[in-house]
Amino acid sequence: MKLNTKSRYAVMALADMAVFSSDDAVSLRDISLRQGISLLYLEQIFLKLKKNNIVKSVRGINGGYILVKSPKELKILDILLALDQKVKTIGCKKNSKKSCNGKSTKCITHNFWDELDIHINSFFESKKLSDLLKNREARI
Amino acid sequence: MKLNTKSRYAVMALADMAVFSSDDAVSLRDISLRQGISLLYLEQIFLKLKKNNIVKSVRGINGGYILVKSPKELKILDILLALDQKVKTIGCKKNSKKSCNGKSTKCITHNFWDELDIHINSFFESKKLSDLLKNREARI
DNA sequence: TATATACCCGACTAAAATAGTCAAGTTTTT
DNA sequence: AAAAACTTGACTATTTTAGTCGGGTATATA
Ligand code: FES
Ligand code: FES
Repeated sequence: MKLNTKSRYAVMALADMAVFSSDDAVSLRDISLRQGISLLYLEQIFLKLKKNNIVKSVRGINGGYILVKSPKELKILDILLALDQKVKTIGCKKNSKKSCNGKSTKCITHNFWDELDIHINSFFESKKLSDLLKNREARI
Repeated sequence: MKLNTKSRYAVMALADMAVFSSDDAVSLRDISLRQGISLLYLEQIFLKLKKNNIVKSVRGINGGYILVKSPKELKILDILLALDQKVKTIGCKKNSKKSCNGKSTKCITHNFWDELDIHINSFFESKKLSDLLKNREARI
């Protein structure tokens, strides 16, 4: 019942960007040093963030990444979706006719997991990146 | 972001028991046939449920398992805990001094995952096994 | 224009978790 | 006695995870 590390690091890295935001791009090297995340891993993560239009890149010296939206507007859900981290606690394929145990009708628990998915998704939908920066003590 | 199959099957099997409850014990063989779950797998699952006092066993012919609490009183959270399925979306060890990225202070996202854990846990805490049986159409 | 910096991208891999199975019991009812 | 059903630990194939590696390309600045 855990998100994968790519998603967790993505949220962490973007929060870092929000804190150290300026007009300049933020380099992965800086994020790596500040947050203790492997640079090579960050590259992989930001590739996906870029493809999903969460950040845009600036190449060359003094390059880096820039948030496309402001932290106030960036939903955590969008970050997770960019990393293929679906909130899907349900066992069966969502649009498949087959149930999770191979029967033809939905299993007895299906509706329950469905409710749970909605419950979690609405949390990620409501939270913005800026919400992570509130009330933080010296925690960078 | 998925529960493991043992937890999901545990909920399914217990829901099955709740539906077919009687004064008699319900055998794993029957649950296996009705829900399409491997008998050998069910045995493993019910071992844990028994250890955690969710069910009690009756040995011998006409034996099986009986719910310790009524479905109205049995929290889904208790089932998940019995299967070691902790709701812990957070990256770091909860009581460790170390943060998820090896630094000495809590990372920038820590409070956020903490909030999420509470959000999900309260869902499982509020839901009872009997809640799964409501509004079910012919779904056994 | 050379060069250092930083993004770009696919492929690869070791380790861990998962989803089971198997074997060899014990207990109790009929 | 025999059959049904629970008990338990060990074992394994598959999949997922969490990264690393190698070899690019673009661009600012000296
Ligand atoms: S979870 Fe969808 S059929 Fe079981
Ligand atoms: S999640 Fe706890 S320190 Fe990062």
